[in-house]
Amino acid sequence: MSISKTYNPLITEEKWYQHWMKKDYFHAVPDEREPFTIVIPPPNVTGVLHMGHMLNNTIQDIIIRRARMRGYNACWVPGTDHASIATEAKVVKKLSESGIKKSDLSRKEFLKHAFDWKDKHGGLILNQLQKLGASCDWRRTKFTMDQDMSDSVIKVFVNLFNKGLIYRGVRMVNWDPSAKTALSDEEVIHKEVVSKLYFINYNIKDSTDKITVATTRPETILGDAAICVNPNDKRYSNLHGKKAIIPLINKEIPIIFDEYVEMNFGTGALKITPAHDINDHQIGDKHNLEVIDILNDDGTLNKSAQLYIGKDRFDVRDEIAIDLKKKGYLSKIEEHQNKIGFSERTNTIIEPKLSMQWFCKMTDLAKPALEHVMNDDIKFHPPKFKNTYRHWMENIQDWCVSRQLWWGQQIPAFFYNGNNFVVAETIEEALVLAKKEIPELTINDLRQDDDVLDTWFSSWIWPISVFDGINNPQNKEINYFYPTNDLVTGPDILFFWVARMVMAGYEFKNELPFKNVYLTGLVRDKQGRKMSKSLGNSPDPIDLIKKYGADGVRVGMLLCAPAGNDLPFDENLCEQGRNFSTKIWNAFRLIKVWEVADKEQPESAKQANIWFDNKINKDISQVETSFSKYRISEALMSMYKLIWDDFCSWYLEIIKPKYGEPIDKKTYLDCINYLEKILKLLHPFMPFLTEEIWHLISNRKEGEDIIVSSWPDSKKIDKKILEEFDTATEIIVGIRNIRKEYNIATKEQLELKKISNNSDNNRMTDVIVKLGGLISYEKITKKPSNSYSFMIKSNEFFIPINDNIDLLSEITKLEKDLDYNSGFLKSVQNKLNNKNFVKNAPINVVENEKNKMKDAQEKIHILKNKILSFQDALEKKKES
RNA sequence: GGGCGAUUAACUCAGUUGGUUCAGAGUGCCUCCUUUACACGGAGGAAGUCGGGGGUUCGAGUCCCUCAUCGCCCA
Repeated sequence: MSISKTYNPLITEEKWYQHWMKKDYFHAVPDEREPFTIVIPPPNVTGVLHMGHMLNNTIQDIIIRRARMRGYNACWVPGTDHASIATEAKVVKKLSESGIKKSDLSRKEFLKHAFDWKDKHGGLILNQLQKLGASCDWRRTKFTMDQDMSDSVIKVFVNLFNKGLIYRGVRMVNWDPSAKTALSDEEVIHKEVVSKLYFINYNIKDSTDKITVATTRPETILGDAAICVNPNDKRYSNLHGKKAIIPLINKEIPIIFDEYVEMNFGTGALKITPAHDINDHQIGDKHNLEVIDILNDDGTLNKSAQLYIGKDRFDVRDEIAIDLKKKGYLSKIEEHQNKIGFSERTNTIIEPKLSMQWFCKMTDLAKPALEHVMNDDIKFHPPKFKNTYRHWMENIQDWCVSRQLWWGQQIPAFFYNGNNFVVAETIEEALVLAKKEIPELTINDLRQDDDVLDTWFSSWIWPISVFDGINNPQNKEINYFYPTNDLVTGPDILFFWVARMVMAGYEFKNELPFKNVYLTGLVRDKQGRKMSKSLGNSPDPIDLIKKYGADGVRVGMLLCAPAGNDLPFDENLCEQGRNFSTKIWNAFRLIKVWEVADKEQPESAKQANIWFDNKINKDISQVETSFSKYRISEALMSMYKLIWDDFCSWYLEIIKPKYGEPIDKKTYLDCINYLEKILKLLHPFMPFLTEEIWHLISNRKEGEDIIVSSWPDSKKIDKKILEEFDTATEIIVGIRNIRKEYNIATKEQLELKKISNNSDNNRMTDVIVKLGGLISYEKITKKPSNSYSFMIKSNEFFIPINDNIDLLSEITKLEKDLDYNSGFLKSVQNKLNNKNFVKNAPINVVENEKNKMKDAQEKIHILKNKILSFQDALEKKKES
């Protein structure tokens, strides 16, 4: 049976994923083994797989597969989150396409539509993960709005409220006028934009003076409560006790003095609009100013504005500028760069707005969360993120947890008799509480808060709630799988999610949620832009998988993914991954066609086996080190080189029998053993290819699959044999160089002669003969007359030839070599002549320099002799 | 404005407490090769003033200061 020259991933990948699923290898139940747990950062239920997910989940899969092979009870819990704003927007849009307005529906009806939508589209991203090979425990798939998950969220809210950590109050919040909801600080993205700075003149009451104010938001003058100047500003010292008049509406407002105002910015006079700016609000509080809210929830102006009522804030900005200009109040407009907040989900410009919301107090929660990260109970990889984390934790603000939406867990606060409320898990319990105040209340007198909770208020308990650890705190699963081991995510949600999970872990379990946090970089395109749907610069991962195979794409992603660094993604990397698959495939193909015979093992193969055994062991321990530092791409690169260079280019070439001849049994069995070991080590990175070849090597027993095979341990290494092999490769390369330089065909067999100038005991002679294409290899003591030569360490090698060699070019080459070595010797001698160096440097360093000097001197001596003898030959040639 | 990090080959990155031939890897590039595992390949090669400047030291890619550029976080 002939095997295809290239590996075909498509059929293979489908086949093995089905097989793994059928065997239930991904499912974990508590047993006597040590657990190894990862919870997936739940992707947004509206989402499709993007390159960030690819990277992230590839890494998680590598970690979990390796853990499984190392004998842990590996459990990777998948799931999605409900993404309040994004999903609600999607559902609203879909409804409006079929002519249904959200306002026409009851909350219950709307939720029905939303759940229908989720059932239809919500599983997409998880299916895509399967194509990537993700070995998640799908039977544990969770969704943040599942009944038990929601129950957990409600429990947590009530618990925190009863501890006094949740409160309700009017605060300045980030208002998204398009989603008509409040957002937390973390959901606001500040971007630098070019705006206009409007200079507006206010008349002064009972005076001909004017005061000019610079603002980027002229429409808000309708909500002004004062004008503020710095008390040290001499320009305005005459305005004490005066009043300014707001243009167009002719309202009198006081002129106040506060050092908060920067004298250099704008005109040094600041309009104060307490309802629409967080800083203004603080000044307003301090000076007891009136708060005039001129905006509706949708960003249009309300009655309090007096003018432009019902018009959008940005339309009004243009209109009011025109009206102010007409009436002579607008003195000029300048371009101005400033930062503006945008909604993370809807990209609408955020409006600071006073609003009644629910908040979670963060100061106490942050304390242990900060401490346990700083003392490395929870380790960050790379550790540089500890700084960012600390900075945020030390400046933490209370968390606005209410959202004016329906898609989410409805806040379990129940109002009665106006603004009185109780907080309880159910309305029945709420009634009991409320009755303590007013005994005659009935259920119908209670009205539940309309708002839902922030999605992150669900996700922050994810590592606990997926094991039902909130509802049943001592259940078997939570006790077994929690705390989890590793969390893999991007630094962009360090605060949104990671920090809050740490807080939740200590608050609700009194224990860390995970031991290690691996922060990946962001996937960018070649131009360095973040990959995003709106830019359309992200390749479709599923297309990539079709083109290069899941294994190829996994390798491609990892090749450019050092921890914490952004990765400029390039499709070429997937190509490299695919080429690697093909390379391994062909190595297997070579081995597969060998006929095995009972015959003596050649010496070269014997030595190659000893060497490769040691080489694998060396690399296994290297891979262990890389993994322990979460340098996954480094671990992969070790494997890449072990397979491509050491296994294929060296090992297989040495043991390969002549065409048509069989291989001896001993070598063959060793070779298979090494191949199997390599496949195991590679399995976490390239699960499909390795499983396929594993089964093609021999007929495996039921359940004898590579995914559940045991990870190879590293054994002690014989360093000497590795060194000897390295020397052998240097000699082979020397021979190849001569061939190349003098155009000697590979087929032409050569003699190699060696003069040993230092003792060398190399067991690799037969290896050199084979790969050097030699007919003989012998030690001599006298230089042969007509030969090409090269040096390795201080040993001389000669390849005799029949033709005469070009003496002059040989001399030039040797002189170049001599120059280099003389220079090198000089620098070493300089060092050794420096008394301070000899006095201060450690003994071993000095010894080393001495050795270097000796080697160089010896080499120079040989080179000089060689040059002399060539020169002699040249003279003789001339004479004759 | 405050903080953090980065700058090493054409590209993406390693480089541990300052000291072995330490200036490295992968890709790309150049040359040669269609040799019976693989051209998605083989063999070989070139390539860097370690961002600039200063300092500490016998010795600096590595430590300190400073400047420049870029990125991220926060306000």
